[in-house]
Amino acid sequence: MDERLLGPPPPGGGRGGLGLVGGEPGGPGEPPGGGDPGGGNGGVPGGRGKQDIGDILQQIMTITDQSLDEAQAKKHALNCHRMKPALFSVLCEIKEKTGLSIRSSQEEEPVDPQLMRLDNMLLAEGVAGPEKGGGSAAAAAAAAASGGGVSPDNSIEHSDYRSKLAQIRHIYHSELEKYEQACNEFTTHVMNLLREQSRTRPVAPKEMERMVSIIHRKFSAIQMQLKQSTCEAVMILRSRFLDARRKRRNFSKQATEVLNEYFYSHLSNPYPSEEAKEELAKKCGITVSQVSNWFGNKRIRYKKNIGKFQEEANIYAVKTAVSVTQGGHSRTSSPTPPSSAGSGGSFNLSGSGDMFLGMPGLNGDSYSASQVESLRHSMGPGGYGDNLGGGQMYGPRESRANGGWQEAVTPSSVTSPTEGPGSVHSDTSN
DNA sequence: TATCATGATTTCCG
DNA sequence: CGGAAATCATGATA
Repeated sequence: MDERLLGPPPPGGGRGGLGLVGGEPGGPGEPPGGGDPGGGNGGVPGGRGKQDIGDILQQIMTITDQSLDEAQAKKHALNCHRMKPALFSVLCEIKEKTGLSIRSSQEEEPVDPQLMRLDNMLLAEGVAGPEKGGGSAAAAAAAAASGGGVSPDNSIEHSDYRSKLAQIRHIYHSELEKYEQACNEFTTHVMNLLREQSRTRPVAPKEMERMVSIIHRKFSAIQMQLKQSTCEAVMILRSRFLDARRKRRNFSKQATEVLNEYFYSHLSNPYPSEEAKEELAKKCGITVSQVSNWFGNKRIRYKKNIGKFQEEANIYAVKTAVSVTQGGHSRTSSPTPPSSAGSGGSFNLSGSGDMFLGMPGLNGDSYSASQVESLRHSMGPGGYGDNLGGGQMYGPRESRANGGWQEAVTPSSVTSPTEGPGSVHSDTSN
């Protein structure tokens, strides 16, 4: 990727680019053979003169083929030619006329929409624009794109991203500077040449302007290439760093805990509503779709191998119970999450009971039993009707989903404890 | 390095 | 469109 950043090489010196061969004016040189301008005839304008002009034109035509020295010599000869003033004035006249056509042919160059797009994008990505704000803006965008970015892993990721972006930014600016410098140098060089040439031929200011604008256009085309490759580099960087699938990161322990707590405390119906998902997402520092993914995976994997998750279920059931107990009656619903997340939200009481159904040691464990007891009381009959944790948590599709889930899961979990369900139920009825 | 764990994606279904 | 199931791809660990 970095190779792409190098982009087009900075233009070379530009020597000879426009066919303007630099040279010292009036260098000493012999007149070309046979072309003695002075002649002995005295300045009689006639056939001879015409022939001279022809010669001169001939020389001009072939001047590119000559070596530099010879060209200098010819230039000198031209300068000294007796017909030069006349020729010069004729050229001036022609120039006057062609100047109009040049002017008319000069189309107003509109702002290139593609260039504008590139500029905007570079600005948005923080590559162009002010030094500091840009980077952080891009980082913020990156954080948003990757969903939150609260966890430490993400911040590491983003610092890496930022440093790479800064690298791109640095290369971009140094290249841009180089281009601008080269452009200026080349422009002044051409201007000097034109000024130099204006001694031998008429060079209108318009022509110089035109030449400068041509140069600028050429250089801006190169700049566009630079911007394009910079954009590409940023895009690649983004996709590489922010493509979640390629860079899968396990959720933080705390996030997994929160999700598991919700899952096992809603084991009878582990289908969080949109609101609950948002709540969980906020708590875990992940996106809502990640929460959905997590629950999707969890449900399917739990169902596939309930035995494997039994232990986990117990752990979280106890955890939930403990936290509820500690929370006491002061909290209406949630065990650990402050609002709706951990509530005994299932409108079907068996749902709340489910989280204890999987506890193997429940029958003989008085400690756990007491937890259950207190939990039952703390949640009470009013606990699941008082806020959105109950009714609103599960949408209209809940009945179908819940049915499917219970059908597949409940029987097996019911079978595991010997005495659990009965005691739970008796509690529930209380 | 093989294997498992896990988050994300894809496909299909109602 | 949300969910189930299969699958992919990567991270973690033995």
